Parts: sequence; structure tokens; C-alpha cells
Amino acid sequence: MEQIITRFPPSPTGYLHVGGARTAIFNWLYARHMQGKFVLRIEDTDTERSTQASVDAIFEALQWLGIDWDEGPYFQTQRFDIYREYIQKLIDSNQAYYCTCSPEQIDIMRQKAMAAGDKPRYDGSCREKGLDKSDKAVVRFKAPLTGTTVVEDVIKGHMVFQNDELDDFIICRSDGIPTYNFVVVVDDITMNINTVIRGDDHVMNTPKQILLYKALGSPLPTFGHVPMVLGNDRARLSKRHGAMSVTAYRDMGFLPGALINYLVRLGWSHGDQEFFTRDELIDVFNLENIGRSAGIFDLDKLLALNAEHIMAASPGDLVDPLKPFLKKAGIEIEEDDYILQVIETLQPRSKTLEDMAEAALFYYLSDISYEEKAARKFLKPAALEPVKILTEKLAALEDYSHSNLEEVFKAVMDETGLKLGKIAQPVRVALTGRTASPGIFEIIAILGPNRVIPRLKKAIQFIENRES
RNA sequence: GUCCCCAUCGUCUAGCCUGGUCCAGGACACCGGCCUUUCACGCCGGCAACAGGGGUUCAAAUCCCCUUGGGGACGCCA
Repeated sequence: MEQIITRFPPSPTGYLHVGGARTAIFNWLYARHMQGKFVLRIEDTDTERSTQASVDAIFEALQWLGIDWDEGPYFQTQRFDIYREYIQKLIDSNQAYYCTCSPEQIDIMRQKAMAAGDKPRYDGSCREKGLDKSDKAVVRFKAPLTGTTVVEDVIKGHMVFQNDELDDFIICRSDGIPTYNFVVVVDDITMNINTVIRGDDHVMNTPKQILLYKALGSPLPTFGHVPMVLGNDRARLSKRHGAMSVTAYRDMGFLPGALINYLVRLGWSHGDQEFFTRDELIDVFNLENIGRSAGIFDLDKLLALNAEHIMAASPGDLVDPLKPFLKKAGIEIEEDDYILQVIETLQPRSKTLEDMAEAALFYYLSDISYEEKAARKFLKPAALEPVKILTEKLAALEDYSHSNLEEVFKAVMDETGLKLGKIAQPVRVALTGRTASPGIFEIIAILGPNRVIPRLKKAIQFIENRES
């Protein structure tokens, strides 16, 4: 079988948003699954809106996601010679023509058509005029007036379009820059793209493009149009739905594998399976199981999936991604045994890396502050005696192993007649400043005597000051 | 307005192609409970859907038609 070649063609008019990322992921996964090729192409023919900053932002997002390409990036603005050649071919074969109608005239045409209950389109005024190239002339494709164009879509199935619904669309602007529908086709032909997976919003372009393939005498690629991602109001995803850009999710503490997992699963399924690693996806991803209906972006589910990915990760793999979040709190870390243990205790209780960093603070801060409610409830006179006894015993203890700590606590329980909970909560507040934390034995073992004893003493003092 | 697409719990979905095993399964969220030194994790249980109407058939979530609803496209943007 022919090698599968897919592509992702973003236009650099902004950052990479989650919808675009999803189609990139689909194309990339399919290419990897089929052991084919994945091509990156930057569609920058809109010179007004394209920016280098956007190009950089797209690369950054793709890299963070771990989506790599085998060919490119190609830039359309560097391929004008090729386009010119193909446009000439169409003109020479009488399949395209120059048109001098002004944008204003065309506006009027559209309004008339609309008023008549028709589809707004160009009326073909210049179609048979045989005009020559001139300053303000655009080039239009001479589309068939009758018949139908059929799109065989691997996702949506068989779609039929009446050719009289299509008009003679512009393939080259008056400034000489070719337009989208044309350059896409020329690029896909010359780059040997045989599988085009793209958003639903392109279905209407497909018959136009098919006509172009035929005019150019090229075989058709396989088309697949994936449904859109909607916001929670069922409208197309946009800024007002919250974060859109891929890197915003990185900055909120999501793991790339979790975002990919979520985005793929939104619109594609593999039985009841919800959790996928990157390699699993490459292994089982296919086009057949892409759904046909649009999906709503649900942050809660992404969050849950991110928690799962955090839990499934090995602590060492989380060190680097976690660094920037700790840094924000002024904490610089390096990969040592301490951070690894810290991460391990936080994995089952973090939905994002931001959560994790926040919860990790007490492990690093030299001077922890107490949450007011926690201190009021637990750092009170009744806790004084057990905490004092515990402090003495811990100061004398050399090996902070789980079993040793358990024995120490048991001894305190015996001496005071208190239950573990009565002792553990004040200690937890003394050590972390809060009422919620990883297991008390765990944190004592990790913190070690150098941090534990001073914190306990500080708590004792706090209680005594409060008494007086 | 015209054209195209879609329609299962609040959300993502399995099932639909190859009708019966589905008084519809899983996941997120939500609500109970268990575990427990806290918070989580985990486990157990609950709530909750085949848009509506017609057909076809012994039998329809599954096939056909209509209605309704939703989305997308109609650019010298991509």
C-alpha cells in the first residue's frame, strides 16, 4: 500500500488553539500509526495578518505537545513561483480567466442574489470576455456550470454538491498573491499529500478543491472532515469560552500527554477506554472511529484526565515540568531525592502541576505560616502536651522510618490517652500550616528532623503565646 | 436566505453499518457510603439519555421519511 502522507497547515495569524491542535494531533497520529509521513506547512498567504510571532508561537506549542514533523515547515510565501506556473497552466488551458469586476460590483451581485433567495456569488460577467492580464485584474477559476461534484469523506461519507451552487472563485488576487483554495491544492499535489484530515469548516471548500484537482489532472487525496470543538454554549469555541491557546494549558499546569489524550478522545473513541498514553494512541488510532457530531470542550474532564496522567507519571518525569510553577513561588529546585519524594506524595492529590506546586510549598518554605482556621482549631492548649512529648521523642529518634514513627506516635498516645487523630492534626498544622496534607508519617519522614523539630517548637511557642 | 453536516445521560461517548443478547454500557461532574491521622487516591452504590412524529418489521437506539433543534459554510481570510 501507498505510504500515507498527512499534513498540518496552520495559518500564522495567532497562537495555536486547541481546535487546531486537535486536527494537528489527528493528522500526526494517523501518520505515525500508518508509519507514514507528517508534513508541516505554514499558510501565510494572508500577508496582512500573518506574523512571525505567530509562527514562533505555533512551533512552540507543537514542540510542547511533542508533535514532530518529517517534512517542512514549508512556507507558502516562498512558493509563489510554483503557484504562478500552475495559474498560467489553467489560463492557457482556458480553465481560468482574468476578471476586472471591482469588489463593489461584486458586493452588489451578492446582495441581489441574497434578495432573490439565492446563494451570494459571482455572476460570471468576465467569464467569456477573454480579458488580458491587467493591473487590477484577478484570476478566476472557470467552474463547471452544471453537474455535481461528489466528496467521498472518510468521516462524513458520501456528499453531493450541485456545481451551480459554486461560483467562479478567485484563485489569484489583483496583487498577484494566490488565494487559499488554490494554493492548498497546488501544495497538496506537489507535496504528495494523499490524506487530508481537517476541520468541518472546510467541507464547503472541498468541492471547489476537487474541481481544481480535476482541472490540474491530479488524483484526489482521501478527505476526512472532523467535527468542530464547541464551547459550553454550543457555539464555536472562541476566546470568551476561556483559554484557547495550547500554551495557556501548559501554563495552567497541564501535561501535554493529558491534553492530547483529552483532545483525541473528544471526537474519537476506542470502546470504553478513556486513558491513553501517547504510544497507545499511536498504536490504536484510526480514522474509522472518529465521530460525526461536534463536541463540547469540558474543562472538568480535562482536569480529571490530567490528574490521571500526573498519577501515572514517574516522579522524575514531573520535575522539569513542575519547576516553573515552584519558581513562581520563589522556589528553585533541582532533581534530587527530596523533590522526588515530595512529588510522589503529591501525585494522587494534584489535578494540575499548579496544584502540585502549591501543595509542595510547605516542603520548601523555611518559615511556614498557619492558616487561621487551622491554627484556631488545632493549635490550642489541649494540643500542647502531646506535641511537647512528641517533640522530645522525635528529637531523640535517629531513624525516621515509617515503623519508628508509628511507634513514637503510639507511645504518645499511650502517655496522653489521646487518639491518633487528636495528635496528628495539630502536628499536621505545625508542620504544614494546614489541615490537609499527605500522610503525617510520610511528611515527617521526608521533612526530616532538621525541619520537623523547629516547626514543632514554633508551634509549641505559638500555643503558649496564645494562652497568655 | 441558500447549501452542507449532525442528533444516545448535564458533558465526552459505547452500541447503530451486520435490527432481537439494550426496560441502553463506560467516563467526567454531582449525591450517598466504605477505607482512614487530615485531604486526596481507591472501592461500593445512586441520579441521569435513545429530540419529536410517522413508517418498514414478528421485533428499531439501530433501517426509511418528515419535523424540530444544533453546528458549519456562503471573502481579492485561511
